[in-house]
Parts: sequence; structure tokens; C-alpha cells
Amino acid sequence: MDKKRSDCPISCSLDVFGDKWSLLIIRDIMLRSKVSYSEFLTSEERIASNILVNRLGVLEAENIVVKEISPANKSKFVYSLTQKGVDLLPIVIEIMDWGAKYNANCPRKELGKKIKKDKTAVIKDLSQLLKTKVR
Amino acid sequence: MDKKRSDCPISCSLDVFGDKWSLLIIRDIMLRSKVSYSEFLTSEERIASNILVNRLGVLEAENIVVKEISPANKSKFVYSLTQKGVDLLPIVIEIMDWGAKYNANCPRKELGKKIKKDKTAVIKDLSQLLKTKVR
DNA sequence: AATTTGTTGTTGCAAATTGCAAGAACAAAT
DNA sequence: ATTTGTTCTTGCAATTTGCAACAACAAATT
Repeated sequence: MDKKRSDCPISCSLDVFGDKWSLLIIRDIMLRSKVSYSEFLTSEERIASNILVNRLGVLEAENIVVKEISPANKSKFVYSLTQKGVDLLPIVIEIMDWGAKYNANCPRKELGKKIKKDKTAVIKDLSQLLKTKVR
Repeated sequence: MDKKRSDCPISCSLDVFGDKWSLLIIRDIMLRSKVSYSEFLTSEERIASNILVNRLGVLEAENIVVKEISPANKSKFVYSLTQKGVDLLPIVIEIMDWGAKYNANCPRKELGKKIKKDKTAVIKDLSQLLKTKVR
């Protein structure tokens, strides 16, 4: 890790994922079942390949994701969440809820409606599901 | 607002506060009762003055904070949260909880321990309190 | 065997942002 | 008249980002 700015847990967290891209990669893994570099590259926000490599490296170094050779294709890597990564779920869900609430142009889809209805249940269920895939 | 990268609510949120500083300013207002430019400047993370001006401007433009002349000192400004700003509380609390959980050097203090014990209650109580100060 | 395709990167470079230091504008206090 | 406090600006170097092209290498195809 780089040097941290303070001992405040919020500041320490933002030192790790306080940027415009890291949580989108986490979102892709958590909510969209994306697992590979090429899948992350094709997300609608169009992350640049050098940024993607950099962020995946940081997330791996922080033990938020794990990089492994794909069982299905040995010339491919798959990224999975660690428990530390899964524990980002409440943050992601809260950010999603806030964004949907205050952006007319971000219509709630299935998950968004579930969140509005019962956020706690969504977090509980999803974290349960993700826990079964944890690395 | 600048052009957004996609219609994903997470992406839209990160377009607004996805950086290393914005949520620390929000933290200062929400959890440390800081209200003025000079108070934000003296926080331990040492934000640069030009960045602070820029972020306050963005937060104000996004209607997350409101800038008013201080009642106590007419040559001073005070920043307060709008309801949209108060609604960032769950995000801030979750980030704080995650940061404390995964950083040995971020010891939980009073609030951190309350969060660990009953996060929901903390969010409920604090948002109730903040609501009374909303602008 | 040679070629194509898919996947994960790297590299070079311009643009934008950040970090740091100094100071300016202006009102209140002394 | 001077000092102090507060907010904000400016200049400049360092860093990060965004974009485009290309490289390495294995699997699949011909």
C-alpha cells in the first residue's frame, strides 16, 4: 500500500478505493458476474486498459480480489472476490441506492427496486450468495 | 454536472463523490461538526486549499451542501448538509466500518464501537440528529 | 505448419488533476 | 493604522488519466 493520509478508517478506505473506477470493477464482479479483464474492458463506462490493469493490481495487492488461471481456459485469468471484497457489498448497495434516489436518469431496475423495498434483505441475501464463491 | 459515464446509479454517484477528498469533507460536517473552510483545511489529511475550494463548489453545485453566511461572523461562511447530503450517511458509515474492520491501525473509537455493535441503530439515530440541522 | 483469434497486457504521449507554496482580497478586531 | 482571521487565487511541478496503438502469447483454425 502507499502511505496513508491518516488513521481515520474512512480516509484509509478511500486511500484504497477512493477513485472513479475501483468500485465499478467491484460492481462488475459482484452484481454482473464478470470475472475477466476482457469483460471489465467492455463495460459501458469504457475504462482504459492501462487504468484497468493498474486498478486490478491494487485490488489484488489489497487482497480484495484474487487472480487465478481460468479452469475453462488456461490462457485466461479470472478474478474473484475475497471475503474482504465481499464485505464491500453494503457500500456498493448504499451507493447504488443513493445514486438511484437522486438521479432521475438512473431508473431502478430489478435490483434497485428490491433495494428500495428492503435494503437489508438484499444485502443479506447477496452477501450469502457471494460468500459461496469467495476465494 | 459534467457528462456522466453511464446511467448506472453507482457510476453516477462516483461521478459526483468518487475521489479521495469529497467524502472526507462530508465526514467532517457529519461526524465532526465542522462547518467552515478553515476547519476543513486543518483536518489531519491536509487537503490543499485549491482542492477544497473545488470540492466545496462541486458539492454545492450538486446540492449536497449549502453555503451560507455565518450568523456569528458575517465575514465567514458555514456549510451545512442538505437532505441529499444527509442521505450519504449510510455510505459513510459503511465505509467507516469496512475501513476499521480491515485496518489494524484504525482503532475503533466510540462511534466505531457503536457501529460494530449495532450499525442500523447508529445510522438511524445519527440521521435523525442530522435531519434537525438540514438546510 | 502457418495463420487467425482471443486475452492480457505495455508503451508513448497529450490532457487533466493534484499537491505545494505563496500571496491576494476583504472584513473584523486591536 | 495595523494585525488577525477567513476565503480563495495563482503559478508551477508532479502525478494521474485518457486515448491509441501495439506486443506477447496461447488456443483454435485452416
